[in-house]
Amino acid sequence: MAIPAPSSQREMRRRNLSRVLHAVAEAGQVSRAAVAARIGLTRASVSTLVEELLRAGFLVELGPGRSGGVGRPGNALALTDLGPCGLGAEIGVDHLTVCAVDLRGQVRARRTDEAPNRGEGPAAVLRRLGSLTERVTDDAGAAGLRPAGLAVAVPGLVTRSSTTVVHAPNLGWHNTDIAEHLPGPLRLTVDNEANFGALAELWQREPEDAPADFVHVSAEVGIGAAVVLDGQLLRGRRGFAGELGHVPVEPDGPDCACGGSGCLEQYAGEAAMLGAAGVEAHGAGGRSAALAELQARAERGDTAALAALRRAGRALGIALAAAVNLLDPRAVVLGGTLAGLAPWLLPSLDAELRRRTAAPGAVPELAVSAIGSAGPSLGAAHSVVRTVLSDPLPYAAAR
Amino acid sequence: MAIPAPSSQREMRRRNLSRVLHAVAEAGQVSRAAVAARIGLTRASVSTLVEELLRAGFLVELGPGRSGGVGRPGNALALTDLGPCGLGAEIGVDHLTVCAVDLRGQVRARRTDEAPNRGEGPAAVLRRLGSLTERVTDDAGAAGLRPAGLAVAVPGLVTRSSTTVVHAPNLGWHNTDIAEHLPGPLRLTVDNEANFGALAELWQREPEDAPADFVHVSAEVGIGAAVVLDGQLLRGRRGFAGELGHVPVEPDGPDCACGGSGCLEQYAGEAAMLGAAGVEAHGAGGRSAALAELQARAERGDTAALAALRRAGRALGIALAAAVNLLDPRAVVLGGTLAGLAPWLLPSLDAELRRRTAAPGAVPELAVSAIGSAGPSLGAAHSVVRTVLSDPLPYAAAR
DNA sequence: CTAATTTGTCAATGGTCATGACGAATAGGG
DNA sequence: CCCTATTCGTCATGACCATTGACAAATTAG
Repeated sequence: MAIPAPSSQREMRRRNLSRVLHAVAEAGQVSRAAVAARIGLTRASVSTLVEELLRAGFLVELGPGRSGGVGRPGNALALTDLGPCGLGAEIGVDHLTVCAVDLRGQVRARRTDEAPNRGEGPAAVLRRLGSLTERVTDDAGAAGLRPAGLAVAVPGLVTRSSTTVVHAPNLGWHNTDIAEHLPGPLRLTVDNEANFGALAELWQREPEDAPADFVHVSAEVGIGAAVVLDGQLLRGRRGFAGELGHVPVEPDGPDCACGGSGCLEQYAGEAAMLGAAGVEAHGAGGRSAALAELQARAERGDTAALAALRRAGRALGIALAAAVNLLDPRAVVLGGTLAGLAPWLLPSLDAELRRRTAAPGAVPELAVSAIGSAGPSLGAAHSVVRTVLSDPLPYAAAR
Repeated sequence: MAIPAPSSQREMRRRNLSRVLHAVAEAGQVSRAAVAARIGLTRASVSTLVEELLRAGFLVELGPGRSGGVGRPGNALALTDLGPCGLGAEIGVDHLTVCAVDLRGQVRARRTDEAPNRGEGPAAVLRRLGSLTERVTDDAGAAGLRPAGLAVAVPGLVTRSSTTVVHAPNLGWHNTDIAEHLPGPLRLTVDNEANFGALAELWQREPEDAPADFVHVSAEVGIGAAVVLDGQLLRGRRGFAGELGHVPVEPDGPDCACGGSGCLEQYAGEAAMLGAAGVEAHGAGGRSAALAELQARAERGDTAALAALRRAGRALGIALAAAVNLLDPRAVVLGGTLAGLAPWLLPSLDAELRRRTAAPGAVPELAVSAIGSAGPSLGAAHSVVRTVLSDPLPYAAAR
C-alpha cells in the first residue's frame, strides 16, 4: 500500500512554497491573488509565502501590472532571471554540449565541443566535459546566475537514482561512475539521453493543458524511447525502461547485438536504414553526413531510400503498436534523427499503428518534435530547474 | 509541471490519519510508539491521531501486548474487523461473484451466481448482480460489517474514472453505463478485470518489500494485462492500458478481430490454443471443460497439446519482451487461466523473454499467480478498502 | 528492590493556514 | 469630479495541529 508522503508542518510549508513557485512558473506573470485562486490557499497565506520567496531571491515583483478589468490591479510576480540556474550536459557520440537554463526556462548560456568521444575512455571525455562545464558556469556567472546542479545526459543505460552508466555501447563505457571522474561541488544527476529529451518535450508541451502523457522516440545511433505518463517519467525498476529499440518486430528477423532477433533497431536503426538505402555509412563527415545524404536521396525520390524509409516506418509502427496497446498514451512523438526523416516514415508508420491499436478511439496523436538536437541537454538543465522549484529553500542564496 | 497535492492544514490531518491507518494495516498489530517511528511523527501526535481513529471506529485496542524486550510493553492497535468493508463484484462471461472484505483484508462474505451472461444484455445481468450484492450485504451485515462502496470488475474496456463500459466483446456490451442499471446508495467503481486482478496480486505481494512493480497477465477469454509500477496501477490516458492481447507477435500472422494481424491472442488466446491443440471448444461444459481437457492432454504428454502450449508460450515471451523492454518491471506474473497451464508455457516463454531482454540484468522474475479465479473480485473489494484507508473520515460510522 | 528502558499522555509552545476587516488602487457611472 | 463597486494586498486575530519536554506507568535486568 502506497504510503502518502511525510506530512509534518515543515513538509506542508515546503510543499506550499513549491506550489507557489510552480504556479508562477506556469503563468509567467501572476498576481498573488491569482496564485491563491490557482493553488487553493487564501490570499493571506500566499502573501506570506511570496514574501519568503521574494526574500530568498526566487521571485521578483514587477510592479503593478495589467489592468484587465475593474478593481485594483495585481502586483505581478515572476520568477527571477538571476540567481539559481540549472546546468545540463549531453555526452554525444561526437560532441559534448553544456547549457545553462534559468528558473524561467530560458537558455542563458550554451557551449559545444565537437570531437569524437567514441572509445576515448571516460576519463579523457569527462575531463573535457568538466572544463566545458566550467566555461558555461563562468558565462552564467557573468549573467548573474549561479548553478544549482548539473544533469548529464548519456547515450546508454543508467541505474536509477545513481550516477553510474551501466552500459553505453556507442561510447564504449561500462559501469562507469560519472561522479568519480567529474569532481566539483555541483549536485550531479545522470540519466539516459532519451529520458532527458522527453523531459524537454514535456516542458515545451506542458503549459497547454493537463499533464502530458506520451511516448517519445528519440533515435540517435540506437533507438531509445522515454515514456511520460501523467507528467511523470517512467523509469522502471532499474531505470532501464524505454528500450523501444529492442522490441521484437519480426521474431525471426535478423539477429541483434542484444541477443534477440528482429528487434526494431534491425529495421529502423541508423545503420539498418542507411544499409537498406545503400548509403555509405562511414563516408566523409560521419553519421550526420550519411543521414543528410539519406534525406537528400529521399527528397529526390530515390527508390531505394524511399523503400528503406517505408520499411523503417512500418517497423516503427509495429513496435509502437506494442507500446500504445500497453500504455494508452495520448501522443507519440518522433524526436532525434527521426524527426527529419518523418515525412517519409510517417505514412507507413501511421497506417501500421492505426490498424494495430486495439482499443477503439485510442489511436494516439502522432507528432514530430520541433526541439531538434539540443533536446537532451535542455531537458537535463530543465530537470535541475525542476528540482529547485520543487524544493527551493536549500538553493536560496547564501546571505 | 506537476503541481504537488493541496496542502492545507485539513489536508495534513487527513493524510496523517491515513498514514496511521496504513501503518497499522501493514503491520497487523503495532503499538502507538512503533507507528510513530514508522511514519516519522512524534508519539504524542500519533496518540491524538489514534484516539480519533479509535473513536471513529477504524481501530481497536487489543490491550497490552507482546513483551519483547525491556521497557513498558506497547498497547497493540489493529484495524477493526467490524464497521466498514469493501464489496467487490466480478461480471464474468459465465458467472457473477460478489464478495465482502473487511479492513484487515479478510474475506468475510462471498456468493457466486453461475449463469451465462453472454449476450444477456446489461439490464438483466445487472439486475441479478444487484440482488446478489444485496444478499452479500446482508451476510456482511450479520457479521457486523457495513459496505463502504462497491467495485465491479468487467471483462472489457472501461473509461478511466467513470462507470461506463466502452467495449466488452465477450459480454456483447458497448457503451453501457453500469451506474444506470445498478441503483443504490453505494459508491460505485468500475474497472477492467485484469486491473483488479493485478491489484489482488499487489495486495498479496506487498507486505514483503518495496512497492511492487510487475506486469500481470490475466487471460480469460481474451488476454488482458495490467501494469503496476511503484505500487500504482498504470491506467493510460483513457484507461485502456494493458492490452497485451493485441501486441503484435508476427506482423504477418493471422488476422485478428481488432483489425491487426498476428496479435498475441492469435497464438495464446483461449480459442487459438484450443484450436491448435485440437480440443473441441464448444463441447459439454463450455470453456472451463475445454481448458481442463487441454491441461489433461498436456499432462498425458499429448503431442499436439504440448506443441500448442509451446507455441503459445513463445508468443507470450515475444509480447512480454516488448513489455519488459519498455517498462523494466521487477516481475512478470501469469494469472487467470494461464496459471494452470504455466508448467507447459513457461519453458518457451522464459527462453524467448530472456534472450530478447535488452538491458543486461533486467530480466524480470517470472511468477505464477496463486490467487486463482477469485482475483478480480478480491482486488475489486480490496480497492474499496484501500480508498477507505486512504481517507477514512467520510466513512466513519454515523453517530 | 533498584536502575534502566520503553510506552503513552499531558501541558505548553510554536508554526502554519484561515478568517474577517481594512486601506489601496482601479473602472464605470452619475 | 465624486461616488460606488470591485479587486488586491495586508494585518490582526483565531483555530488547528505537530512538536517539545516532562512525567507516570509498566516492564526487564541485575
